[in-house]
Amino acid sequence: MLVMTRWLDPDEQRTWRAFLTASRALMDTLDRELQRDAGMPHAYYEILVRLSEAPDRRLRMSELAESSGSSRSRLSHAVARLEAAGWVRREDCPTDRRGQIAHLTDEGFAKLAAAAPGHVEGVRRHLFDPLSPAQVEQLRRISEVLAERLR
Amino acid sequence: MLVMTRWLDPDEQRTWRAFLTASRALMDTLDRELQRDAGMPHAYYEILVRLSEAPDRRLRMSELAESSGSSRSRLSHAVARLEAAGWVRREDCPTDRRGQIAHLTDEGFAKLAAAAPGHVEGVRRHLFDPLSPAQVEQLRRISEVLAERLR
DNA sequence: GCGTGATAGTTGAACACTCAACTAAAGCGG
DNA sequence: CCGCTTTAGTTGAGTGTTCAACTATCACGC
Repeated sequence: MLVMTRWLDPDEQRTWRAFLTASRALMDTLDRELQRDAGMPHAYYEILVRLSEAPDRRLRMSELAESSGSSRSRLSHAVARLEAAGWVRREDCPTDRRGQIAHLTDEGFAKLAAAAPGHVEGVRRHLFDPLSPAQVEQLRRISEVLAERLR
Repeated sequence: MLVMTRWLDPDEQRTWRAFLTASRALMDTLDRELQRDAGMPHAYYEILVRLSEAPDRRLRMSELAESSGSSRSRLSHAVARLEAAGWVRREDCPTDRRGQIAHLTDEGFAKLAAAAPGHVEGVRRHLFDPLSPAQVEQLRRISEVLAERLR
């Protein structure tokens, strides 16, 4: 293979490492806060959020996986735990016998409602507060471009 | 507690979710590529990179943890595996009897050299290529601000 | 209707990460 | 020097994630 690697120049290097450091630190921090205050990892919180916004608080497993950015396997394991905690229940899908529908229980909703303020505060403190309005706008554009490309 | 939650407005909501989606997708993709092509997770690659840049390819465990963004525990576990793979060796620190020095072996260096081109290509393809030069600059500033704040 | 390939979801094993508890050595105040 | 606190690093248990294999059902062409 005589393909030359397009190495990162010093500026790109710096950008990449800063991004790596920042996003890792941000996620780790939010994850730790959520674990401490609500006893659940961020991925589980995300699942509950998506369910809470769905009509009737119900969503097919595959849609839930898609919207919460989980693999199917991860979601299966996660929902098994959330079900054991009493926050989610699984129901058979009436129109597709292969399907399962995840349903956010009242306790799950209450749990989420209790966890949300602290978490939002964390997102504000660690992400939005340090950035100028212009930077927030830039970050949105950047993220949308990247997400679009990676989808 | 009569503290009102400063909820996210729709714009902030959109920004936060886009960021979440993009950074998760980016990291997952790079992680998967690295696992597939080099048989190691991104965190391990990161450790090898830092070691390869250190004088004499040696670093104290705590400095390595710091620079690679790992907790001490995580690093201990990781280095144990890297050592089992023959890519890193641990040596006693001559000046501090509590200390351990991680040393990148020749095989480790070779492994890294083999993995690097593919990984850099991935970073380019998934991060830099989709962004304009101005956006890259913006992302660097944003990341530096966030990293600074979270440190 | 009937095979054939796609889709939905689960499972278990291997691996990775976290947290708290632990050992050992260093630093430091008196 | 001697306690006491701090720092370095490791460990094991518990939890979460991945990957590949698996079952069951659906959709489609014929």
